[in-house]
Amino acid sequence: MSKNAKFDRTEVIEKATNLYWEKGYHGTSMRNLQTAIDLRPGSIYATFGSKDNLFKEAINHYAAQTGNLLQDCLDQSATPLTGLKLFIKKLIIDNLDGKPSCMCMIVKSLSELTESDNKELLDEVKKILSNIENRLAGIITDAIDADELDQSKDAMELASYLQVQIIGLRTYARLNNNKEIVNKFIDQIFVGAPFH
Amino acid sequence: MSKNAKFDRTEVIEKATNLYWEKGYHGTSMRNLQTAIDLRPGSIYATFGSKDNLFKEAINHYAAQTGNLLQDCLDQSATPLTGLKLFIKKLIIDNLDGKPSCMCMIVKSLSELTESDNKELLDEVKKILSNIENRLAGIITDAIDADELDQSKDAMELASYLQVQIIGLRTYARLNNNKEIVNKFIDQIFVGAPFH
DNA sequence: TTAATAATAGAACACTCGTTCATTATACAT
DNA sequence: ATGTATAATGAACGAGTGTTCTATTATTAA
Repeated sequence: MSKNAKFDRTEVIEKATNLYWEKGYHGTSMRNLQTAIDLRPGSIYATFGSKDNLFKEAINHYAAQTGNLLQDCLDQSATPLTGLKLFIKKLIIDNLDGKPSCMCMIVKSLSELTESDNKELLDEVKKILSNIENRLAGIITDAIDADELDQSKDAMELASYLQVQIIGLRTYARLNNNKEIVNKFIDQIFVGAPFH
Repeated sequence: MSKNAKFDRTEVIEKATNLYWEKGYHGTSMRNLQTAIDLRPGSIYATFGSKDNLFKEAINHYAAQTGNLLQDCLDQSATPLTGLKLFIKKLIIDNLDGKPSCMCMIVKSLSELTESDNKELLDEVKKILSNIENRLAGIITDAIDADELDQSKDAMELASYLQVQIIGLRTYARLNNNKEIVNKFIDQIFVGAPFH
């Protein structure tokens, strides 16, 4: 009766994600995207509706990807905290080269979007970061339940602390891409206050 | 023989800084700037040359302002480390409301500018952050010399650590503007590893 | 083979971008 | 008061923005 799209939707979103990740929302033009994903405006707008909506799909794709990495790390680790630590190391050390940016795309977006000009996208970004925090808190709760952390610990507080550390390290890595010192700082996250 | 500019150059830079700080480099248009600083294109371009150059002056103004705050905090504190801690508290807690952004303008710029599209500005930003790190290292060296920290400490490493913490906290504050927890985290910077 | 349907291409739209420039206004030296 | 140098104005430029739309192409059911 009709014909199907000849491009792979997921592949297109992946390419769009990488461009947005590198250049940011404002720094990426629809013309940039057209060439990067090799689609003409008609197809893009028929499929995604708008630049904003494509960005929304891109950043959610990025978040899902990151969530998968976290789950993989937990699955291949003996305890919640060692899984968490592996995740942070993979996220920061392994992402230093070859990726669109060593920084977190979600944090980059949190940084550039404004309440006045991009409220809807900003809310989406905050929602995603809040979900991540809850996910981290859940893992920390698992660690408490498994006696890997003592019961006096506040899971939400430690999750906040982890977010601060990850954000700080990934951003700092853009300035000073030094694997040795980043590695050292990651180890220290789990030994000092507030973890012990 | 001629007439002098009737606007105050510093005042104009201040207004430009606040707009760039809030909206970022790409999010701020020359039209936005024209209305914010109340100057027509001719005057702006005669005075500052280009959008890029105005941004450069703005971010250096921001850095100088932040440097002054740091110096004030050191001057009114008994020791280097207490001065540093006061600085961080003022920077983060007091900046939560009323400022164009609770995030650091320099970090926002580091986040949005790219090697491919804005190399010159990005290099300026990295230079500024590197200067800040050296400044922090100097203060930590003072702390070591004053026996506030023991001599085994590596000033540059602690300075990096401080940068990570400040970047992480200020960015996190945009997500979760919670003075109590931010305050707690600031206190913890100086009690856990790698400081003690 | 034909008719129906949807995907695609790419020209074009209205608008905004950073920037330039001819003009007008202003202030000081003579 | 007048001439001169400079500051300020704001219309205008070409290029780029996000988006729309029509014509074309491709696919599948009948």
